[in-house]
Amino acid sequence: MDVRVRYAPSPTGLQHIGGIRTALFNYFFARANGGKFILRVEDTDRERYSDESLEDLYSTLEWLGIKWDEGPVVGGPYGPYIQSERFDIYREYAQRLVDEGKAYYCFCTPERLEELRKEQAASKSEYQGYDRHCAHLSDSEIKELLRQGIKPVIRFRVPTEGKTTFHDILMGDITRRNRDISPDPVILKSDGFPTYHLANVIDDHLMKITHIMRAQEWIPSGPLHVLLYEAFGWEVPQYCHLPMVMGKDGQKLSKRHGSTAVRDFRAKGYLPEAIINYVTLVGWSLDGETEFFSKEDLEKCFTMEGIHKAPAVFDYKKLDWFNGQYIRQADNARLSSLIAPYLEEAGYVSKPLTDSDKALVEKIVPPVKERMKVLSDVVPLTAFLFEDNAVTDKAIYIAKGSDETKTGEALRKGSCILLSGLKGGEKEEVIEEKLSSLAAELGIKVNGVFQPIRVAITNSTVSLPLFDSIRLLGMDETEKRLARAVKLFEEN
RNA sequence: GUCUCCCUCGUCUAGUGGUUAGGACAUCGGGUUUUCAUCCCGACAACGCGGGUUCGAUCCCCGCGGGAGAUGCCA
Repeated sequence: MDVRVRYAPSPTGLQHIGGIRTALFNYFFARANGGKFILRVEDTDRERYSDESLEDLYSTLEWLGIKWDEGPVVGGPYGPYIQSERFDIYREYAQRLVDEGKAYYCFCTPERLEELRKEQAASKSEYQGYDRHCAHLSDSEIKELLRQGIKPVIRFRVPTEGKTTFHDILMGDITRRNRDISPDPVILKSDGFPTYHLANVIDDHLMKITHIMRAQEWIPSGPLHVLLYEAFGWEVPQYCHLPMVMGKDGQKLSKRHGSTAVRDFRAKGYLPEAIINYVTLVGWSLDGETEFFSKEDLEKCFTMEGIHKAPAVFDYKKLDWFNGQYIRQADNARLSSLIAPYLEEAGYVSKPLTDSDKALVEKIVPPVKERMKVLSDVVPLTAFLFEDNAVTDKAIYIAKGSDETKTGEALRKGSCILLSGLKGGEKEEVIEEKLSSLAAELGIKVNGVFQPIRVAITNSTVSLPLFDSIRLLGMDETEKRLARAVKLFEEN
């Protein structure tokens, strides 16, 4: 049997880490088993639906490089793959259950249901859920209510006796007494759209899905879905419920933990390979040792056996580490083009890069590469090139173990050594050597000379390496800034 | 309230009826370095608790505790 799996998001929000992890697991499982990966859009909630979400779904998957074999845009033999376009299918199947007495019309108002829920919650009653008020309406009663123009929902009749079991590849058998299953859930809403339970079961069957990999939050609905499959007389697919992704506090990962939308990570300058690598490792491992995986690796070695059962906390710091690793591995040409937008946005370079901007960006890459955790770090790292906020506090120039006089001296003499050396085409090591000698001469540590020079040139104690900074700044500007610092120490 | 699931360092995890319980991130310390970063080395740090079963349990069983999820005309 060929493996067919699907990712079936609801376009009611931006694609987030948890969702994308589910997509990745499904995608990798399909690839590793020579199966098909299907994308299905579950847009049955028209209240929360948004076009933006749908666009975000496509653009996020594209950015990550996840291609679906069947689904929207690309089509496939079991389409359409957008549930709102399958409207009639669900109505038909729901009606079939009604005709067979396995489901029934319900005319209860949302208000009544709300009231019911409130009462049950207040009384801490053991029984929670719908009271099956409309379960036994007669044909004439139904006719009358329909005549009054009340739009009914269709509810699925859940048995009150017995129990239902489904098998989960990770968890084993999971059994619920039928009386504990949500009593007679709505399967078709009054607007004619199906709820998740109905649409999901019908589509998974019609699309011949073999393995359902979805988040563990669906475990409690498992038995209900089995009951639905049985009501239709369909074979139940294999289940594999994925551990949830949590925030630092152990709650389901959400916005209050930080960014969760993949789009936000992309905007901050995370690389798709870092996201893929790290996110896949949340709740899955190959051997506990290997930690670098390319998408291509995972397409080969992903296994269900490696999926963990317990929920996992999403560690932003570890993602940062992975991202830094991938930035360092990336080739410079690629980094140039990745970095450019951040510099453009900061107003540091012109929007369509001029030739000289381009050359500058290329020169920026090597020194900055070792220092970025995210691509947007390039802005603060190179700000000194584009904004000149001179440091006027002398204390900042003075290194540990030095003093004002010696620092002034280091600046004055150091500038000369540096400038004449550079102009004379001396090697950096030679100039470095001379500056070190100067430090010895002044009786201070090497940094006593380098720090003030660096502060003068980069306007910061924390900066790119001195010679890199000069190369990027240019001789004229370097000379100007050095002179200004020398002057600062000559005052008083 | 009820139901279901889960439980190895702070975090992600490996692992076995007998191991110095392994790796990674984070943290701390050290080295390289003109600062920062990178890189390298090292340290800290875990089997939730209580009963069994067993010569021996982190591992098997039971209970407890803790955590999470579900309980919608949301998915």
